Amino acid sequence: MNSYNPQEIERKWRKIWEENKTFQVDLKHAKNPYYNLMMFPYPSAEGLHVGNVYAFTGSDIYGRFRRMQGNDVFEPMGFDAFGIHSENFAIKKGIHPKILIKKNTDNFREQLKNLGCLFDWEHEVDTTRPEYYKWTQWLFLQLYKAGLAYRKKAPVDWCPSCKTVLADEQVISGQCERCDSEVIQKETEQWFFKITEYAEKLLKNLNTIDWSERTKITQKNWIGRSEGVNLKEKVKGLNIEFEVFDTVPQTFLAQTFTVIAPEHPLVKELVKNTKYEKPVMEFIEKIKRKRIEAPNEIEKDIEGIFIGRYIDNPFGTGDLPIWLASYVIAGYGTGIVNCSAHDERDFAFAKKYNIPLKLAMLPSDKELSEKVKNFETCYHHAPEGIIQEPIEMRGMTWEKARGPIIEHIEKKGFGKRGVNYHLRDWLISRQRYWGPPIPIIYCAKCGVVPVPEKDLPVLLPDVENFKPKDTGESPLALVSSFVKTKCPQCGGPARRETDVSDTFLDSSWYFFRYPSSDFKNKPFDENITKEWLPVDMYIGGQEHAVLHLLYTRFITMALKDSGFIDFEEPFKKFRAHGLLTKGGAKMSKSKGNVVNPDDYFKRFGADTLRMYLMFIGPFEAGGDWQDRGIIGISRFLEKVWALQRKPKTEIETPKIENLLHKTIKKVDQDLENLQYNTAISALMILVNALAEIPQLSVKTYKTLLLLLAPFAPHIAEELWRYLEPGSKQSIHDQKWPEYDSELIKEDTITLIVQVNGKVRDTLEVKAGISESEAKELTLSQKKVKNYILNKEIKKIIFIRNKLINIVV
RNA sequence: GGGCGAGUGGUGGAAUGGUUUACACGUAAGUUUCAAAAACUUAUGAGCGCAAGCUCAUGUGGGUUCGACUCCCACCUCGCCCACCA
Repeated sequence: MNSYNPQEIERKWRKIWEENKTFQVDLKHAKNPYYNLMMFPYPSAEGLHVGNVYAFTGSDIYGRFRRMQGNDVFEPMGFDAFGIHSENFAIKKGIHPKILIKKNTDNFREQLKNLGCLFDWEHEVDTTRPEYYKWTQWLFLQLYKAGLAYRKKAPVDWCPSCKTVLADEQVISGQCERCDSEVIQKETEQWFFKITEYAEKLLKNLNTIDWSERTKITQKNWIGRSEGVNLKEKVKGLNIEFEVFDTVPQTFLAQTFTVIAPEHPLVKELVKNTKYEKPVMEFIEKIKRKRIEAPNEIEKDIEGIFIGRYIDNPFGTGDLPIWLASYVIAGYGTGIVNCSAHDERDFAFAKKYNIPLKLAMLPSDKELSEKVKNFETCYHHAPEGIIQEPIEMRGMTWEKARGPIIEHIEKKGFGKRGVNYHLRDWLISRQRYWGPPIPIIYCAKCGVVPVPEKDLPVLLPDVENFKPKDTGESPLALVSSFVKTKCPQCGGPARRETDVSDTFLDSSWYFFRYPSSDFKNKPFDENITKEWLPVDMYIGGQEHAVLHLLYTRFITMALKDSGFIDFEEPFKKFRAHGLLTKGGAKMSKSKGNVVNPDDYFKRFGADTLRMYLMFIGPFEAGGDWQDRGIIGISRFLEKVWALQRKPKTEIETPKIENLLHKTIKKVDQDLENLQYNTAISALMILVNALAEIPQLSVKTYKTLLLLLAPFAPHIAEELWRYLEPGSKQSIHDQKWPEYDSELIKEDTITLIVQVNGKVRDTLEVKAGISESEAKELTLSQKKVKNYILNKEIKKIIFIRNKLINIVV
């Protein structure tokens, strides 16, 4: 037989598998459905990133493992091709996205086909096709109907480079997620989804789903539930009352002033017709300008202004002045903050503007206490601090006083317990071209009118100049044939919404579409969905923990509450894969350390590339790519190939049988836990042993190939067919091997001999040796005798089948 | 500032209370070859020693234990994510 030529056999088998539809699942009649999903790529580059290949391989290996265990595995693939990422790439290349993205997608598809995955291309999904985005628009309408989509004028994050608004989740440290530009604040009217309505459920359900722990923690932190009290406050001399959220109610008696966000709508009313009106309005304008021109400065240089009003202090300890402060955010809590000496920012603000401070607690340390009393330092976050006020709780620690103080507040009627979330509503409007138009019509007579479902899709018109505008309007606003329409209700003249929806809406429901992609008249079929959803296993990047993965959960909950489905969590199991680095650094074009998978694919073939990627490190931890390392896998597969030339025998030696079954056990466990690197190392140990023996049994070789099949599907298939000449049976339709626990048992074990905890010898003894036997044997050893000579044996520790430790 | 994770040979990494360094890369010597490549064999944590062997070593310092990479406490360094969140 010839030498191993991966390119040739891989091409051959991919063709045969495709022709025979080896990996196709009959979705309607599958007995044992298993939905194995991986995050679909966005073709915002010419070709696949090695990170994509890494993720897909890890997912595919798991899918193949389940398949050999008897599941009907559905493993679809598609393209998240709408959206800013793809459009920005088109702008950069100066090619219309309609042309460029199609080209990229085609190229991605060809590359993906070469990976040797189980992908079912008959169920491909592409978010840019009208057959798909028709249903994305349908989804918008369902949320609108359910009261979960609303339009609001609010200060929102605007990326001046991408020229569109962004969702809270897309602003990273004040920068645009896509282009790293400094995000500014703009006040415009936008569409939002009420994800906050599901904050509690999104949080609670985390306890019921089998997800990577770190992903759950990230979501939990993002939802950011905090408990506190809502304190009621009256403005002196005016009939105005508002609530202030406070997570640290222990400080409520130390409060000496209140600050309001400059954008707060109440401010105008508070200063109306007073001498403060002019300077306060000027201050607000200044802050607004600053948010646009120098958003970074706001953080560095906190500013404020007194507005001439006071809180009617219910505690009778003097009036509390109201200030505006640049560090207060309008969108969190009520946009109003009670301030005291026990908060670092409040403390700094008070010092800057000479606002008096007082204390509600003191440290027990005398020296520090003096400093605190003199307001030289801010005393905060101190669980061991001693409460001074209220008097009823004096002497209690800060930590212990929390509960009683909240009760005290409620009893006295100052406020009530309350909960706040960091999570904001999902802003889904985008002033861009490359996305599904939001299916809304504005009529002068009827107001906001949703596009009737029968009129979907609202097609994205062909536009020559697709580039975003500075005006805050989508390029669609210039297409009068698109904008001008009739009101579906009164038939009168009306105009269309010209914004498109966020790309994360496209991907928030794609897993519903995959199994139902052949249904033209509905987004997803009831029966198919019942059979296949929720998704059994989802694998993807941790970077989507608060974007995609949160949105999918929200949309699934909304669909459930609208009665379309009967489950509220989309993914039973989710595993986040690790990050693939090179030279210890994240791959990026600017660093020039990006690995192009094509090069390695051409040189070594898909099997080698797949296995190398999985061998680098634990799948869920990631690893560092090293060019020179891939040769090791290449050598390994050559060795597997060479085994077929070995003379065959019927009977296997006990030694090999033992190793074989240990390997089955190890690989099986490791696959279940996605620990591919150690599974591969176990296979290497087995192959190294098989290479050394003179004869090899066909049974052993077959078992090896079965274990190898999920990792290296092509070579496994080729060698399998050699062993079964003329067989039409694919190795991938075989049963996963099971180990025999009897065969794993060892006759002898290596007993570790320690003296005072240090290893001094090892002994080959029969398994299950008794303590007394082991003692006798050990103490008679010459080496051991040397160590215990003239010493008294204090104690002997014996661990069965493992170790004996003599303490002298 | 907050959250999460990690620190083990020249390198990627293995081992989660019991032989530290599995597996792989790299390196060195050898076999083969006209030569090279490939392949194969052997060696490969550090120090001392002719050797048998001994000592030391899992970021640092303590602790628990017969025994600690593993558990506990304190600290240092790095990575990732988030951050004016009241």
